[in-house]
Amino acid sequence: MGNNILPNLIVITGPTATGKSALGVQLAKQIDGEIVSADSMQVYKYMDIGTAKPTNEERENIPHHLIDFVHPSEDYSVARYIRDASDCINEIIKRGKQPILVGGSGLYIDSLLSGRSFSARGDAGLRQELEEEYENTGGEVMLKKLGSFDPKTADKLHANDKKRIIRALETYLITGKTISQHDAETKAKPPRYNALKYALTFLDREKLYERIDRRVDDMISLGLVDEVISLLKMGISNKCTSMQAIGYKELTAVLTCGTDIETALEKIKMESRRYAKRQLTWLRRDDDVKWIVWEDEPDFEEFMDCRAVRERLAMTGKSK
RNA sequence: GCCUCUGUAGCUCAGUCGGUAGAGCAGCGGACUGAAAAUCCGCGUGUCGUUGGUUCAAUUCCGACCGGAGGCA
Repeated sequence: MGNNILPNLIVITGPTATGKSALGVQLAKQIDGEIVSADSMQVYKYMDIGTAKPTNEERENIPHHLIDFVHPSEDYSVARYIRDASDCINEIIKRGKQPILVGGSGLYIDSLLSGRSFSARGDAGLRQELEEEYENTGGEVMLKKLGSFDPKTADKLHANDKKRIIRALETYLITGKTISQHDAETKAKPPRYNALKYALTFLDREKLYERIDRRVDDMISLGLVDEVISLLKMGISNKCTSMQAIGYKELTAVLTCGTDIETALEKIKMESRRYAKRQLTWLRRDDDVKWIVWEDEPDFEEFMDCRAVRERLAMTGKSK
């Protein structure tokens, strides 16, 4: 049962290319809302086409937040997102508007809703040291080392899971607390919001994939290649988090390593499909999600016709 | 028209000296706590072109046919 003391937050999520942005805007118009993006790549400036940011026209004068405010050379993260998003949502509520969280970055959304916080991050030096150690000694040894003080985490991780092993080691070395301890503590915290969570998807996987493929073609005709060229001209390194975004990394390879463009396009489509698949896996384990399943095209009327949607929106007291 | 090669998983191909087959990629499933559009793990999904013959047994050997590639004319 929802805690009435917590602020109501409507969440629209789902895999890429399922109509989240458009639906969010329509809904915002109906219930006097503002959009808070939950997208790890739309935060970056100068990356408009490839991240499928809604255009000014598509935004229909509805305020959109947490888009376009980080320089691509800067590394953004979940921890920052939680701070930025909770501040932003508070402001919206103060203004008497209904915040609507829209986006597909599952970790960002879950972390924000759950009340979790993150332990300190290691400085670059320590992380590099650990990475070198991992390269030299191998995952098994590192995992054993982790197991000597945090067997719980070591049990859960695979020796090849370099990123997580290093993070676990780093957390302990810096804070003196194991990541499993931290995890348990942070999990015990109450949620930040009374969330109404909707996930959009298509009945047939095929349909979803077709839309993704088509959208990649559209991005190219909208000038994605030029967008990547200008990022490279700005000197954005391919090591940056921003340049790990699907589409950007593949086109960078075309422009700097001479990979052929047709192959790159296929790769972008394939990676986008896989990304959507991972998003679905993430969402499927979430029992709180209310699924909205499109048979054909995304349809706002259909969404508003859902009894579950009407009932739950009534709870927000914002329906016009 | 003749000759040679070739047809095995969605794709590229390996293999079986005759005992119904396996790699890579794709695909599917899962995980996920300061990189998450990232990262990691697991799983073969098959009329072995078709059809006759030999054989206890044929994807494997032989013949015919069909499809593909190359060569000679």
